[in-house]
Amino acid sequence: MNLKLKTGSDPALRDETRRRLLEAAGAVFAEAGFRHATVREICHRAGANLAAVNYHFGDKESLYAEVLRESQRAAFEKYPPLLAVAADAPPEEKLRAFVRSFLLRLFDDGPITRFGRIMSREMVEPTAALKGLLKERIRPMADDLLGFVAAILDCPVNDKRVRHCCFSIVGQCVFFHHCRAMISRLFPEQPLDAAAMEPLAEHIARFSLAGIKDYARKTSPRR
Amino acid sequence: MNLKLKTGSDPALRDETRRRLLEAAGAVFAEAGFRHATVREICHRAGANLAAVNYHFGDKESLYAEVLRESQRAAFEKYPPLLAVAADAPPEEKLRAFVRSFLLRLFDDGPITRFGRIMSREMVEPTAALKGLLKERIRPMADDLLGFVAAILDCPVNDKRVRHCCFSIVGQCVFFHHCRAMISRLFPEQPLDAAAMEPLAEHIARFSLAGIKDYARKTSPRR
Amino acid sequence: MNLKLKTGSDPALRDETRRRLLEAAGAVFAEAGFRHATVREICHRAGANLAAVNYHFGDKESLYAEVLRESQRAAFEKYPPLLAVAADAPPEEKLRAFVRSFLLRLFDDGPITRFGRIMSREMVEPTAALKGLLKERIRPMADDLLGFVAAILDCPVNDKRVRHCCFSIVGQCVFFHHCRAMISRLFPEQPLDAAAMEPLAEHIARFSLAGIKDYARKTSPRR
Amino acid sequence: MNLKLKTGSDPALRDETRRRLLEAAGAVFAEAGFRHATVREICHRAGANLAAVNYHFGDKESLYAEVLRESQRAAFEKYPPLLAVAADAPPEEKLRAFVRSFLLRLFDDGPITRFGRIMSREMVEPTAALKGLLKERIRPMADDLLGFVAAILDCPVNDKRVRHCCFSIVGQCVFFHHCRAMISRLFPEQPLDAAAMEPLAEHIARFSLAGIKDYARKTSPRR
DNA sequence: AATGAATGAGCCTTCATTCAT
DNA sequence: GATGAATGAAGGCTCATTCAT
Repeated sequence: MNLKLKTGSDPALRDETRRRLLEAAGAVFAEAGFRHATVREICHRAGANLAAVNYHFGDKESLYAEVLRESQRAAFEKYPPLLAVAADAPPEEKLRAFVRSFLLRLFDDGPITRFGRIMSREMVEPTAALKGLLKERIRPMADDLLGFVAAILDCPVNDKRVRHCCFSIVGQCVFFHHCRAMISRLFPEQPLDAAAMEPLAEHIARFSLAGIKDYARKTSPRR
Repeated sequence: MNLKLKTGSDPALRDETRRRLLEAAGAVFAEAGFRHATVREICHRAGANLAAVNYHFGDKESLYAEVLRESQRAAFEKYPPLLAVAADAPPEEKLRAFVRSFLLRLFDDGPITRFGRIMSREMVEPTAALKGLLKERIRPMADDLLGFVAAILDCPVNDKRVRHCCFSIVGQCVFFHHCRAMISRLFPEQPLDAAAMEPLAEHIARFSLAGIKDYARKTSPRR
Repeated sequence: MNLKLKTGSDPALRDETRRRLLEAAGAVFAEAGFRHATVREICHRAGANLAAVNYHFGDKESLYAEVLRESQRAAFEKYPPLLAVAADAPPEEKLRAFVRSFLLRLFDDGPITRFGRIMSREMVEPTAALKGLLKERIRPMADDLLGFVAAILDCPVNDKRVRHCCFSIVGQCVFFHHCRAMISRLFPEQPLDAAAMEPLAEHIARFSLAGIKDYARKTSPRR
Repeated sequence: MNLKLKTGSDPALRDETRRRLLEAAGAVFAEAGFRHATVREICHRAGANLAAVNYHFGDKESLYAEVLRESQRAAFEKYPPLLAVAADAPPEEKLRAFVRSFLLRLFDDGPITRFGRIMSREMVEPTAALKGLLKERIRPMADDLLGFVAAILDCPVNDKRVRHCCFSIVGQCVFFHHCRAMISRLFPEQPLDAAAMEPLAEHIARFSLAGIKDYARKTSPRR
């Protein structure tokens, strides 16, 4: 009958090699950036042949796109923008959750951190892969943020103040990851890992709420 | 009979070539970053020989260090951290000036912008040149900032809240430059050049003052 | 209880795959030549596995030899050197038929054309496969040609003039195929496909007969 | 004074290396064709570094274009289409000279032969370089040929018969070079080098004149 | 003082082939 | 009987650097 007659090699092997390549590539791209990362190094770390990248992914750029996609998916799956907050929760609570998720997403240890590292580089030297990421993940996340900031300000989403406040919030979050090289040199006593994010998230949320409410109080007296 | 006249070369010419190289290098490093910048491109733009970099600066890295030093000097000369503010001005005013200078320093057009661009890359991929920059420029600037933020908070400089507030302020400023690739894609209507900095500076200063004062009000009732 | 039934494979399937490979290989070799043709492309077009060529034919070179053999067989089957001419026809008529067959064999559309294309390349860059082709097909065809040219000249087959005239005849035929890249650029109005061969064949036959007869008239006054 | 003050390396050295590269490239391209020729082999034969081609010519394709240009220039300089024939010579004499030049140009020994070899390959697998060659050399030569063939036929240049006769002439010439692999196998007694061209040229001219005159006699009774 | 020529190392990619299944 | 996975060799090209002049 030969019901289980398998032809060819073991597909599990393929997946295994692919996975190892993807993981190695994630590490190398995060460390060196797209351009300076070398296929050699990636294959070496994955214990694969130099031609393996071409075989499994076509070329370096497609491999990178896959790494970015994977890392983004994993990062947002583990830390959704509004992690553990009900859809009808008050906007202040959403803001708190947003900031906490954002920071953890950037600093979570393990292969996930890559997302932060890769994004940092993507900001400084955007690749073609950025476009898709923006459309799929960043835009929706930005809309969430704009939404509850507008709710706190009690004004239309497209009000300039909403945008400015969002810039301030995201700016404070991104800073810790993007400038970690300098922060850790200037303030060696300031830890910069996932564990250290809770108090920072607390600070950013409080600081930002005060900033937003300052606008709400003085310029939209409707309330 | 000038003893130094024995060669036919004009020392002024040497300086001129050096200067042109430095300027070209500034542009190329800002555009492409240290690693991806090529000596060829720099020499080409400077109208100099391919070996000129090695001749005048030793190697690519030393040239980069020189460029960073130059660009930092120019940027801080044009926009000192407390531009146009008296030493005994109230700390709130200093904060305003600091933010404004910071943003203009990052976004000023011309060869100066380079500083912002080069710093962005330096954050993501620090080079050996960062150390000197940190000691000479960043540290003093940070001390200024910490000083008047502590003054507003009315608490010791080494209080954790002071540091956190400083992070928030600088984070908001740096954000616009570092994430400009994404901001301009998400909000095409948001201009991101020197001219657009004034309202942003105004926002950041106000937002931050509200954040800081929130701490001052609730946690240090001494006043 | 067929002893050969122990494997589940269908021998007809094997032949089918072989045939598809052969056909795809013919196309690819004709388009790209032996060296530049890739096993990948051949297998892809045949809808077969990348390793199929090695499995069915051993290696790329053996596959090529098979293609050449096939294509030659088909081409000469469809266009024998003396197509539609009786064995005892006058040599002038044989010459006409020879030229016409030759041109059609080179330019016939469909998988047959391959023969012309492959032969063109084989001339410029002979492979090991040329030897067999020469012995099996070219030599007999040349002998035919030498025979009736000698008959027209009314002199021994090994007379130098016979050889020269044969060179002239074949040269005129081959030219249209071999130099088609240049002809079509120099004379865009000159069609170069099977349909256009009839008038060209007519010309070559007439032109050549005049040339041959010039020798016959002036140098062999035996007639 | 320093009137002879040379800066930099010896320009003669550059030319020397360039020349060696060009010569080696000519040989390799002639032997292997553009695609299969390797920069490595060329540099090796020229005793130059692997990067020398890039330094002196930019890339493989530009080197090839240069080789083609050089070889064409040399070949046509040594064997102009109407070598040693007065402008007002009778067209029959021009035809004779044309054929002789054509054959010698293809078969001349030394680095010149390359022209024939390279052209053979260019016919089978045209490269971008063909276009320029066609415009600069082939077209004018074709116009020459068309001109005096029309004169012999005593009919307009654009008459179809003129074109056909030119095809026949060039076809006979090209044949010896293009099909030399097969000719030398079929007729080992037939020498195929520059020395052997004279009788062949004589044959082709006579054969062709007879062919042309056959048209002139029977179809344009004006004479 | 300055440079044109040259180089060695390294990068990404492609290819025919092999091998375990 | 047939194939998916993997590989070693090689190819074109780029780059920072060196060296003789």
